[in-house]
Amino acid sequence: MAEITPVGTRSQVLATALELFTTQGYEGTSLRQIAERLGMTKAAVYYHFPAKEHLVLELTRPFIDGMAELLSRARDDRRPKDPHRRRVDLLDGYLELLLAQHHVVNLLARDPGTQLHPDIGQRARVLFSALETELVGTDAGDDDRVRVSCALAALTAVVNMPVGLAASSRQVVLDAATAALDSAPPTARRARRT
Amino acid sequence: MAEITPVGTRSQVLATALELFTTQGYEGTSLRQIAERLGMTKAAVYYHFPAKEHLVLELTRPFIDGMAELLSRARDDRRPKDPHRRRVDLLDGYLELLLAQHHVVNLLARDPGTQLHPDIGQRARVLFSALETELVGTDAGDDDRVRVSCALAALTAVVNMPVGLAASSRQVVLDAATAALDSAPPTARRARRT
DNA sequence: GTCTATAGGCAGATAGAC
DNA sequence: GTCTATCTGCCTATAGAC
Repeated sequence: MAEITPVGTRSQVLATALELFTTQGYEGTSLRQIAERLGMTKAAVYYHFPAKEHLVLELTRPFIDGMAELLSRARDDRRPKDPHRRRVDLLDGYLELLLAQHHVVNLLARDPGTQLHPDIGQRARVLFSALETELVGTDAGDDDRVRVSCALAALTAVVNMPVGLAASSRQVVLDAATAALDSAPPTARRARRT
Repeated sequence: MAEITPVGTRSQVLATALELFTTQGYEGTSLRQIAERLGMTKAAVYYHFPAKEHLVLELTRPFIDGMAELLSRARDDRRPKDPHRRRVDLLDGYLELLLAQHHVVNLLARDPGTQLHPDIGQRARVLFSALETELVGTDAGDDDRVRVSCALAALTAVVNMPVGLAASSRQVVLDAATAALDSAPPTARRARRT
């Protein structure tokens, strides 16, 4: 909690694992690669972590926890406020999480080995679905659900940008996602049924 | 070219490989798995394909070719038309490709093993960048580039939807992406510089 | 806390019979 | 076109010395 830049071997292993997992995938990265990059042997890595799986578990926990916290905050915050404002705040909270954990998000989004894990990918999908449900109103149809998916996907664009650009473009991204969310022309609500 | 529903062993291998690669990843899928699901042995698969790599090369070619064709069509079509209309047409063409090749897109988007391959992931990234360049105007700034990224990301949401919903929501998705693209309030163009 | 050595397994790929 | 049998190599993980 206190350490800002951890320098222990354990932390170095985690940092190296994140980098290699993100570029090569979990299955595509061997413990030998991780160890060699640090000038160690596989056995030394096993001293710090009981199995390869624990590396990815520990790496993805901050994002999973952040999602859970975002959702519980949204549910607790039941003050009657403008529903539109409520949705934008939710999008913004998710965007903040994406920016803070963009390396982990890349890992989760890209790696099939991670996506299949019950405690990681499966859990993340449940939380993501809950976020979608929280964003679509109670009286929403299929079209509104699709727009929510598009808005969330638009936010996710930040994880593919250079970090500097992503951070400085936060408001632009939020505006783009909000526009996608509100892309139903009010006049079309009646016309759509024809 | 003529066969609509190919039934040869070769095609069955490709179909099975696509399914397993998409869910488990390229590295996470063994030739034994592919062969066993078809009631064959690894050696039989090797009669049809010289190496595992050729499976993923053949599977991703339609999407890569589709991207290249979309781009050359956009470049050839130099008729002076409304620039906004031109961009929406490009988005729509890309959306059509995403819908037609959504299995392959899932594979390309999710699998690190595929992304690292020079003839697949690397090629796809080059084509995707070209598409972005084609979408941002010549006098565009960073904000406009970010909005293009968000719009394309919004379109990509279709590959995560049930196929039926994705197909029937094409116009909704296109509208959402277009809204993201146009999310710069005209009044803000002057205010942004302050 | 890091090492060497090794166990045990499964991967991709090949040879050759049928 | 599919099989059995096999080669070679890398993987995760463990045992035990230092």
